[in-house]
Amino acid sequence: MTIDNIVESVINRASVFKNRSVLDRSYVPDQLPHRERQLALLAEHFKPVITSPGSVSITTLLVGDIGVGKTVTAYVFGRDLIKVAEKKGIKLRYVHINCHSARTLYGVVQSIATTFSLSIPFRGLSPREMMLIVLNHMKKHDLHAVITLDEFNYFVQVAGNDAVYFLIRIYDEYPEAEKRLHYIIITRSLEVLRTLDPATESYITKHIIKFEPYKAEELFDILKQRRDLAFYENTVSDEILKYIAEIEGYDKGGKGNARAAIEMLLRAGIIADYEGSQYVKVEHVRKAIGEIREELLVDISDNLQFLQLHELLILKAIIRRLRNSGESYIKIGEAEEEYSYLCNIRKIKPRKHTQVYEYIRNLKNMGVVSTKISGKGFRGRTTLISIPVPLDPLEKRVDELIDRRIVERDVNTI
DNA sequence: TGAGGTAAGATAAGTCACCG
DNA sequence: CGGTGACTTATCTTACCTCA
Repeated sequence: MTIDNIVESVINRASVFKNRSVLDRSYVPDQLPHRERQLALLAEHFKPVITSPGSVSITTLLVGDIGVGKTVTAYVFGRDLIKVAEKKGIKLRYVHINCHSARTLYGVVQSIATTFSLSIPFRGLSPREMMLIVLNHMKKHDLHAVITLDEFNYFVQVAGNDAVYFLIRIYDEYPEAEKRLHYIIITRSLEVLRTLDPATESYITKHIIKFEPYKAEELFDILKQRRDLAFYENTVSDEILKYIAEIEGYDKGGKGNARAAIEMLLRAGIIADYEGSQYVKVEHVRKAIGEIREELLVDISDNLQFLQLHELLILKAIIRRLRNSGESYIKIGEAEEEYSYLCNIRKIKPRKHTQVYEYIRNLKNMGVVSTKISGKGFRGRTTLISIPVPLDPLEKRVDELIDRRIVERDVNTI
């Protein structure tokens, strides 16, 4: 077989997928099986936004573990609420902010401003001034907005109490103003909120909507919905879906993580295609599970996309040192060394000690690496860094992202 | 005493309002 | 219109602190 033939035959090979994007993380389905109650509760809380716009500012908290539908519920709610608002002639916007990428007050306010297409300079304005510009814009054009702060715990950790207060209780300062901003706050646990001052905490936790892990039966329904859209008919049987649902189902000892279940289905499909199979077999699912290995890996690669160039370079440095040493831990100093080496061969100016330390702390907070303080048997005191997942696939992903960041940066500087 | 943690101040780069 | 001061974020520098 010649090279051309290989390419052509792979491309022309039949696929089990009709529309793979349905299985993407970012896909927002029309219907949300088993989240009807949460959606209804949201609608109940946000009712005044439609019935008496401007009268009151709504803040609702969504709490639940990873992969239980918080984000997608917020998206669906935003989408549907806009439709309702349109019918009533209310101009409503939905803004979804992931606090991984916008973790300072400045970043969040800037994201809000951007969605209103306000051309606001990157530097030179305080969050306060920027917010004022946004509020004036909204008033001028009679706009209302629901702002979702996803992964809110990061915002709390990084931006701190005052920033949260400013954002969420902005109308405390202008009690006479029309209430045009509303918030949906998403977090995995309530724990971080305790670091806020009690008044702010209780304000945020007044309306809580809980998301329980999915049971096997519920996962089955979700998978069925996705399968019908993503795969050609008769390529994935109900048995396959049931198999996945029972592995992941909360009542069957799984985590109840729908995202992981969908990922399993996606990978099984990819493997089926790769093997040239007409349909997805249980065997493919098993292989997919082997690939995914740990839920951790899903969790981590989920986080990677939010890292900045230098954070990625440090992560790569840690991976390399860990592999070369064969140990389960490396010292922070080694990571720093390797990092500046990696920077130098790329002709990038390495960040200095304090910054490296901050970055590593952030990697730890995001759960990408784990650290512990050295105990006895070490000279001095140092932080020991380890990575709890297979290194090779992780490094591959990190490399991709580093390349992408470098290209992005070069584009921006032209 | 060594290795790193951390706080504070300095600097760079960017923008706005304001003033003549 | 150009200059200036005030204020922002991000980063660096420095100097001191802490613990095994």
